[in-house]
Amino acid sequence: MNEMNATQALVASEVSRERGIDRVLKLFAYLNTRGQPVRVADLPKALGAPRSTIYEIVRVLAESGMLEISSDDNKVYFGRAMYLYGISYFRGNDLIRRGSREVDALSKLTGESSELCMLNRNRQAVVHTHPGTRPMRIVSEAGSQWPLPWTASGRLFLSHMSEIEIRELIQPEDLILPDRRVVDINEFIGECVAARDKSIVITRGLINNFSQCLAVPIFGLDGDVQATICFVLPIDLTDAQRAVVQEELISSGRKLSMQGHDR
Amino acid sequence: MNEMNATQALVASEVSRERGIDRVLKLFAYLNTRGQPVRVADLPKALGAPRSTIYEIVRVLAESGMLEISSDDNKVYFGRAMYLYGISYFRGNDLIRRGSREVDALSKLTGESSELCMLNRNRQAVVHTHPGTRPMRIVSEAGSQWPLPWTASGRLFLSHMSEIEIRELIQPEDLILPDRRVVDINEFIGECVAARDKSIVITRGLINNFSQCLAVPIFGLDGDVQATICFVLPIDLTDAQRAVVQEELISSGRKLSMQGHDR
DNA sequence: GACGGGTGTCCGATATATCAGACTGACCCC
DNA sequence: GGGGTCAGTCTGATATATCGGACACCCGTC
Repeated sequence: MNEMNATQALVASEVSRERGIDRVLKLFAYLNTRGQPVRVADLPKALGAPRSTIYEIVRVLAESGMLEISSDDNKVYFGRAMYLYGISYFRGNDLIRRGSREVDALSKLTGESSELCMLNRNRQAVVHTHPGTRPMRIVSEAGSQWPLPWTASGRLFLSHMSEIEIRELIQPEDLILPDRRVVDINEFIGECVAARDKSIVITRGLINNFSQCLAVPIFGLDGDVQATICFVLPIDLTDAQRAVVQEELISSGRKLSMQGHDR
Repeated sequence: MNEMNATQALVASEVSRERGIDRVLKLFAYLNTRGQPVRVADLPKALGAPRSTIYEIVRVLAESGMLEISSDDNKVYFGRAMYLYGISYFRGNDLIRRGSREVDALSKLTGESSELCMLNRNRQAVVHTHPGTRPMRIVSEAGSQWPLPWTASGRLFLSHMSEIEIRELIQPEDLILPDRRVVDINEFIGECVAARDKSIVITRGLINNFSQCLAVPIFGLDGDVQATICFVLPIDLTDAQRAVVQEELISSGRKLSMQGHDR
């Protein structure tokens, strides 16, 4: 804005005090990535925050029910209030409600694992899952979040972005797959662009070498990809087997995208 | 601590500045009681907070996904992140998971509306519901919270508290029913104490004059009431009809209370 | 087109929340 | 029992987040 008042600009850069709200948001995000209760004593290191601050914040959040502290080992995790607010969101969100039902129906119909996913900043959030009847373990858990280059849905979410937007969104570490292989960013962008015209995107062996992911877009009223609905399948299905479930999936995607349904 | 430095003691009492975190928690609670998107412009009045503060807080929370702002009319409500964190809690919480399944099963079996409820501070939180097949509208929505004197579950939640604890917890306004009748606090305390030995508590015509509520306790390992599972029934059922579903409900409560199941 | 009510943004002042660090007590290992 | 590591609490100092109020804007109504 102005280059005149550089009086405290130099001094300020060193010492930095962070807002309580920001610490809270980082704390939530951290708990979510961990996916299980975390010792309060570990949080200061993990979040790069002073101990006194963390203890105070945790106390306030636990009092309000946003977090819960297990009395024996002093671990914190999300609390009842978070859940209640979460289902309030769910109630108000038609797409998630309908999509979750559709996921359940798809899994019961086909016996395969399916998921409803949404874009959350630069991550794919798994909003709802239903395990299949196969002995294979389901790949992702509800609430978990994944780098976009790892998933078929990721290509769909980025399909209507420009190359520049995609490059901005994707962090270098997102391109590293679980087995340390690195996704080429240009190839990835190409796949995103290609996804624009497709009714289904399939990726194989990205997250592990024994599964493939089939994802179809769910379009909003203005033609953007609001969510995806996916199958997680063993990689060695025959084409015929895949074709069957694929048709069901595409039809579910169409149904959820259907426009003009009111309320 | 010291009576000497009263220099700013007088001045400070008037003006009071509130923490961001506390404002955030109040904001969440307010949104939850409203149960639907709220105009940002209304929040300062509703929360007794300065406008500049609210706009800033809402901006930060919306950026992080805890809240969502509808672009057209600038209303806020809970966001995706809240939901994701909420289901993370759900995943880690055995009781809610099993209880929700049981509620669904009960409703399908009997055709009646049923709910899973938990105590949240001095409110009864409706954690999960399943509507019945009757034409009657379900009484409460998932995520909503009710004063304890209004409900059968309320009596169970307080059944192991002392009279003094109950008096502290119950606010005067909680005793006013929707139709302006006032619950007598002493009678209420008597009902709470009486609930201690009962396997089921029934209240009739409290929230409205056409329904009754049947609630059974779900006990934790240490014998406290961790949650309740309830039916909401028309008030004019015959005793025989009620006896049938009542047995199912009690059996569900026993099953969920079952101790010694590990993991 | 003047007026009034309401919405959203911006800015400087100051009350205070955050921070660093000291302190206590528990626990373990040698 | 001495020494080291770690968990949790407490306190005073200060960087800054909150606040009040001014401002610009929109949109009705008269």
